[in-house]
Parts: sequence; C-alpha cells; structure tokens
Amino acid sequence: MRYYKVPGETIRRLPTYLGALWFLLEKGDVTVSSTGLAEFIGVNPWQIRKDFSYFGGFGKRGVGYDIETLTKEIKKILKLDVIHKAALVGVGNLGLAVLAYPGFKNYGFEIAACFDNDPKKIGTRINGTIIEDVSKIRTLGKRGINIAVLAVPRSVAQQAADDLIDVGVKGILKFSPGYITVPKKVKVITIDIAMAFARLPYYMPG
Amino acid sequence: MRYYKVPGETIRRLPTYLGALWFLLEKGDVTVSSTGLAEFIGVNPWQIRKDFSYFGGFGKRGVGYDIETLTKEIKKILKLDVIHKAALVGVGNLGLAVLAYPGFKNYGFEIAACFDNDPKKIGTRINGTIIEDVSKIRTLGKRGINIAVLAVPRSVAQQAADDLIDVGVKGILKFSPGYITVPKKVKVITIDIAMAFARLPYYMPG
DNA sequence: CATAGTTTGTGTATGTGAACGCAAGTATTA
DNA sequence: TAATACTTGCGTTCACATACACAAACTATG
Repeated sequence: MRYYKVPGETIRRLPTYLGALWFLLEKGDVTVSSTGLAEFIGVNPWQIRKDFSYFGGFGKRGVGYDIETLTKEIKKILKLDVIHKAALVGVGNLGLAVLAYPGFKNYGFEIAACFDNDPKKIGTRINGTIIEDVSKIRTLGKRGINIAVLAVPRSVAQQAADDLIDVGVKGILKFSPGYITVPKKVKVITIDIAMAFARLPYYMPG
Repeated sequence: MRYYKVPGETIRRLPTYLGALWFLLEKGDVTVSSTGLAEFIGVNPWQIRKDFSYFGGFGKRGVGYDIETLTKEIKKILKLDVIHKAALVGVGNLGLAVLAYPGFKNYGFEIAACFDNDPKKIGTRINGTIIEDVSKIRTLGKRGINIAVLAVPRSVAQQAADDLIDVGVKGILKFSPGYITVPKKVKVITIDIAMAFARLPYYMPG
C-alpha cells in the first residue's frame, strides 16, 4: 500500500468496481482481467490498472485479479470492511426509498435510526426501526452512529446538519438542494436529483 | 455566445447556479456579484466568472449580474427554456419520490407518463397521472416525450432502456446501479445512491 | 526447458480544468 | 470632470487526470 497521492476520481470509481465485482462473483467467476472488468463497466482497461496501482497492485501478471481478494482490498481502502451504522433524517418519499434500497447492506451500511418531525409518523415502525422525533437526534452520540442520510427539505437542512454534527456525525449524504456550511472535518456528499436531471437536455440532440 | 469549447464541469455547475439564483430572486435581490454568488454556493468567485465567460459574459463591470437576465441565459444554455415532458419507468419507492420531488417543475420538467409492471399499481392515479403497463412504453413516440427517468431494478434496466430508446427517448436519468449500453446519441446520467454513500467513510476521520 | 501467448504495473505524454492576476469597463462622489 | 472604488472578462500558469506504450512477470504447451 503506497497511498502516495490518490486522485479523487480514483476514489470515485472504486465503489463502481466493487459493484461490478459482486456481480461477477455471483455469476461464479473467480478471476477477472482488467479488460474484462473494463468492458463490463464501460471504461478503459488502463484506467482500472492505474487506479489499482495507486495502492500497490492486486493482480497477478498473466492471470488477472482474484475477485474475492480484490473485493476485500477495495473494501479495506474505502473503510467498508466494518459495519457502519447510519441515521436517516426525514422519512418522506425519498427517505422511504433510501430505507428500502437494497444496495446499502452490500456496502456495509445499516440504517439504525430514523427521525422525522411529523407526529403521524413518529412511533411507527418501518423496516424494523421505529421512527423517532427529530429532537431525539441528540441521543445519537451514545449509539455509535456517525453517518447520516439527510432527506429533508432545503429549508431545514442546515439546522438538521448542525444537530447531527453536534452529536458527532462525521459524514452526511444530503439529498436536499442548496449549500450547507459544515466544519472542515465533516464530509458532505450531495445528491441533487433535479440538478442531475437539468443537465440532460443540454446533451440531447435536436 | 461563443460556445467554443465548454468544459463538462461548467455544464455540471450551471444548474447549481440556477438553484441559487432562484433563491436570491425570491429573497428580493435584483443583482448579484460573482463574490456574492460564490460564497452562497461554496465555490470560488473566479470559477463562476470563468464559467460564464465561456458563453460571452452576462455581467456588467462595477455592478454584477442581473439575476433575472442571468437566470434566463442559463436556462437557454441548458435548453431549459421550454417545457420537457418526461416519462417515469418504475413506480417503486424511488419512483414515488421522483414524482413528488418539487424541484423538477422549476427546471421545466413535467412527468407526463408513468409505467410499472405491477398489476396492483397499473391503473391507479398518482399526482395526476395514471400508471400504465410497461408494454405501453411503445406509445411514447406519439406523445412527444423524449426524456425518461429509470427507477427500476438493475436486472431490467437494460431492457427498459432499450424499449425507451426504440420509441425516441434521447435522455435517461438512471437510478439503477450498473452499466447499460446505449447508442452514442443517447445521453444517460446515472445516480447510484449506494455508490455515493460508499465514498463517505473514506473521507471521514478516525 | 524453451517458446509463445497473456496480463499486470507504471513511467511518460497529452489533455483538461482550476487558480490566479490584471486590464478594462462601470458607478459614485466631490 | 477627475478621482476612487468596485466588478467583470479573460489570458496565463499550474495542478490534476486520462491515454498510452512497453517492460516485467506469469501460464500453457510441446
């Protein structure tokens, strides 16, 4: 492991590789070449090899990559080799979709707490977790949760984020549009669906 | 307008600017400087000026940018100055969230058709549109719809995309994980929630 | 054991985007 | 009108990411 200076783009691609590897593993494959993996994902083979080389290289020349080993190594790099407990704030349509999303478990995430401010929802059980009042966010610190999914309207996103950070949350996946201010040591990744959508017409012919 | 060679990253940022401008307009502001807009969004002022300069520059030196004019210009660049009818394929949790998402209208999108393969859902009305059987996708061509949101499981994503492209869809916003093959003239933007999530632990301290 | 055929790992060239600085234009004030 | 303060537009420099080529390492085969 060199970890010398890993490009952000490489980190962005690692989860993609992971997803593809699971698929191949399920299919019964044992090893895969950079070429095979590349055309499965839709990128160039040398891109894949270069990405892995930042961490020392996981393959065997003349053979390829052992899928199981490679999976483990990538998980280790991304710190996904331990279970991460996450909290969901905002159990609206989007929040429900997140709860039902099958992909999270694969990556080692477990939604261990849900919060909402709608009295009608509070107390109901969904997917095995009881929806709590947002005021209970401050109990999170003791529950070993340091990741949160923010699926609330823009107007309350900053407040919710502040509360989460207060109790030790270090990473936030935010679905609300707009910019929020957070301390440097907190990582926020924003998915703005409408904004992704808005780029489509530009690239469409006609 | 020079349109000489616009970086993809610039196009990626334009919707963000649009979102911020709406907010400022609602607040009652009339003009905004690159510095003001920058700190509102969380980027550098020269980034914003550079981005606009690719299109010829919309501001007035010593004053700033007229918010209303700027909004119109950005919409024109992104081809958002006309209403785009879109189809939703897959009315699961995520599909419902998309339907309920308030942001789309702002950008000029209208979900004009919904499809699912669940007999229990077909025929029911949601947000003003009736859910149709996926076999009805082939009627889309006559309805002037050339954009689609794909919120189906990975296993049927390729098939659904093929069907959509057959009837003239040119742009797809895909939520399913995995890679799909499409003709060059079709633009696919993928949002893989789990994958975005998977990057978080890497950037978190501890 | 030698040879042919694969496939990785990585140094380098090329391309693309971000950061910066500054001239040029605009408003304001005296 | 002149001077000052402000803000844009854009050329240039620097940093990062991709594309590529090729030596090194491994397998298979006769």
